[in-house]
Formats: sequence, C-alpha cells, structure tokens
Amino acid sequence: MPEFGLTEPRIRGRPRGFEAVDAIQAATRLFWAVGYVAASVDQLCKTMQMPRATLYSAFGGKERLFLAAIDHYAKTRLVPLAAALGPKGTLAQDLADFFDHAVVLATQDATTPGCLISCVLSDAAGANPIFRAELDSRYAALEHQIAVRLRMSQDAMPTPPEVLAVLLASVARGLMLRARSGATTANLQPVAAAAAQVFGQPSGV
Amino acid sequence: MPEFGLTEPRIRGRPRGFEAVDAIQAATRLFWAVGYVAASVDQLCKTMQMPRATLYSAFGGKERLFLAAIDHYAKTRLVPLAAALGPKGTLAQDLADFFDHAVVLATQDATTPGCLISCVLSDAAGANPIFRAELDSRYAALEHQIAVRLRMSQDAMPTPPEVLAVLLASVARGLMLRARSGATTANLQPVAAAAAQVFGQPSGV
DNA sequence: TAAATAAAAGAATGATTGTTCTATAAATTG
DNA sequence: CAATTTATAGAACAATCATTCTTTTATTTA
Repeated sequence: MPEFGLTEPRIRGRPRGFEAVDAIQAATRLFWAVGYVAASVDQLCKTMQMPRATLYSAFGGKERLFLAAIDHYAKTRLVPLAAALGPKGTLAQDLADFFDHAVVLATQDATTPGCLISCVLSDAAGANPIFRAELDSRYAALEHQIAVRLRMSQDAMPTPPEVLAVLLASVARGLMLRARSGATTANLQPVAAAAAQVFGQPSGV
Repeated sequence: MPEFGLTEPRIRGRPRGFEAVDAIQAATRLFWAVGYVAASVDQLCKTMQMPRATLYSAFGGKERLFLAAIDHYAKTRLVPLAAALGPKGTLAQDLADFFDHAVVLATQDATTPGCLISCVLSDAAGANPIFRAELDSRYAALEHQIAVRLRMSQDAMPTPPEVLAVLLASVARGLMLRARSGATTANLQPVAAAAAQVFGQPSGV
C-alpha cells in the first residue's frame, strides 16, 4: 500500500515541475472556495500546476487529496487557532483571542469564506462515511484542546469542561458559517467579543 | 417568466402521477442527506417519482428545485424552531426549548444529520452567488426573530440584542454542525442545556 | 555513455452530468 | 366527438466527470 503525500523527496527520475507546498495549498484553497464535489480534478490539476497522472500518483485520487487538504488546513490554520487558547492570560482574554482568531480566519479572504471543515467537509460528510469520520475526529480534537484549557482555569464550573468545550467550539463554528454567507470581519468581531465576555466571566458557567 | 412551484393546481390536461408535497419533501431529504452537487437529477427524479421533463417543467431545473427545497425546509422545520422562542416562559426557559429543538431537528433522523441550510447550503454558497444570498437572508431572518424575542426580555443587556442574536444563532448552527459529524441527541442535549443556562441568566450578557 | 527511474503531456476511457427533445397517454373544454 | 392541454416515458444531447493509459522527457546511477 503506497503512502501518498508530498513529504518524501524523490531522488531518481525526472524532477517535479511543481512546488509541493504550493500544490497542496492551491488544492486546499479550491476545495475551500467551491466545495468538495464542485471542485473538479481538471480544476485541481490546473491550480496545482500538475498533470492528472501526477495528481493520482502523488495523492491517490480526489478523495485522498481532499483528506490531505484537510490535514494541511488543520496544520496551517487550526493549530494557530487553538494556540490562541494559550494559556497566556485570563480565560476571558484567551477566549477573546480564540474567537477573534476564528473570525479572522473565516473572513480574511473573500474567495474562501468560512471554514474548510465546517462548511465544506460537513457537506461532504453526508454522502461519505470516511468524511464523516474525519469530520468527527477533527471536531473532537478541537474540543479536547478547549477542554484542556478550561481545566486550567481556576474557576469552579457548574458545567463539566467536556460539555462546555463542545459549546465553545459550537460558537466558533457558528461564526464560520455566518462568514460563509458573506458576513465581514467587522460584522462578526462584536459577536466574537460578546462570546468571550459571556463565557469568560468567572463562574459564569 | 413562469412561476415554478407546486402551489397552483393544474385543471386541464393529464393529471400528475405524484403527490406534490411528497415530491418536494423527497427532494428536500435527498439534498439534506448528500448535498446539493452530489444529489443528481437522476436520483431526484427517482425519489420524487416523476420524469425528468416534469421536474423541469414544474421546478425549472436543479438550482430552482434546491431553492424550493430550502423554502420547504424553512417552512416545515425552521418555523417550528423559531416558534420555540415563544415568548412562552422566561428567556431562560424559551432558550432551553429553542436549543433543545435545534438538537432534535439535527439528530432525529440519522439519514439527514445536521441542517440543510447550515451544512448543505453553506457549502453550495461557495460556488454560487445566488445560494450565498439565500444563505445570508435565511440567516438574517432567524437572527431577526431572536432579536425580537430578546427585546421582550426585561433584563438590561450590556450587549445589543442584534449582536447577541447572531451569537445565539451561531450556537444553534454550531450544534447542527456537530450533529452532521454523527453526534447524537444524547450527546448534544447537555450542550444545549448549558447554552440555555449561560444565555438565560438575568443580565448575564 | 547506457540503463533505470520517475514525471510531464495529453489522449482515451466509460460513466455520469444537467438539460432538452419526441412521441404517447390521459384528462378537460367546446 | 374533436380539439386542446398537460403529464408521462424515455431517448438523445453535448458536456463534464474521475480515472487510467501511452508516449515522451528529464534526471540519476552504474
């Protein structure tokens, strides 16, 4: 079973005519912009600047390329987002950073509004059990990181951290969805601030 | 310009071989289950039990059928959801009803997890400006209803109702997304309860 | 320099896409 | 009953889909 991806550099044979990181980034952006099914292999090859055969030999097809794009998105976009949780300051401050970061991620580029996972993978999850499992594990991973951060807080919480973590993640995902409909950074930043204020007040939850 | 839909009953000519409301309901369920692009006209005709020509003459094509499905979904699913806001009891009670209703809507049928608007239309909105405008107006409509309910509350709120309404709607949408990944009613009901508790406490926000 | 290796380029694949067309069937109207 | 109207059934359409193939080109190794 071949390992697909762009990690191992090839030594022998004709060298590749494309930049590995540029290619996966371009694929990620196309999926993000138009969705999984709507992004054709033709379009993908064009934006990735590689022939079809190379896409298949390097990534194993459209489905696995999409999973690679999800992974690239998580590493480059969600890791920084989760890092905003710190802990660097108070829970309220860290949550403010977190929600604000989410808004910026979802609104900073009008050609890719919203979130690749919450707006695109969530649709694809309907028809494909592999994608549904991927969606579930990506969601669980973020919630776990939030729960860890919550447990660091000194506040005694009536709500279990695991439950509160799902709620906080849901707020962030809801903001992503609103960005998909065209809401701007300016539209959503007050909402993010309100969320941080609600959930950040000591013993509030 | 012809008006598409199934509202006007045809008098002359051969009678239709399908039930109007069943047909649009079946289309709604297929879009909901697999997504807009993944739902083919072939599949739609089968589940709607009508020939292709009829689908085109009655609905004007796939895109307009999808918009009709969105409208049917809004009327049959979102109207009851918004009705949970009341006002019937305290804000806390009404919000508890609202979030719980959202969870049930998103989890009650495993073949159609999540929300047609938040999980399917939000993906389609990426490639189609008409769908993006539709998404925006559907989102705005719910937020408006929430804002109206908030203004009925006696509590003095530091956060403007319009902003808080977007936040509350975002929570509901985030719950829909989590259901899309396979989360069950039991998984999400505690989260819905926590949300109601947070946002329902007097002057909390 | 010759053999081996791997990508590039693009044709070819068969299946499926959304849409439209033709011919037939079933109802109402005059 | 004849004319009109509308739906049905299914063929036909060109376009596009994801995938695989062949041939050529560029590089490394021996």
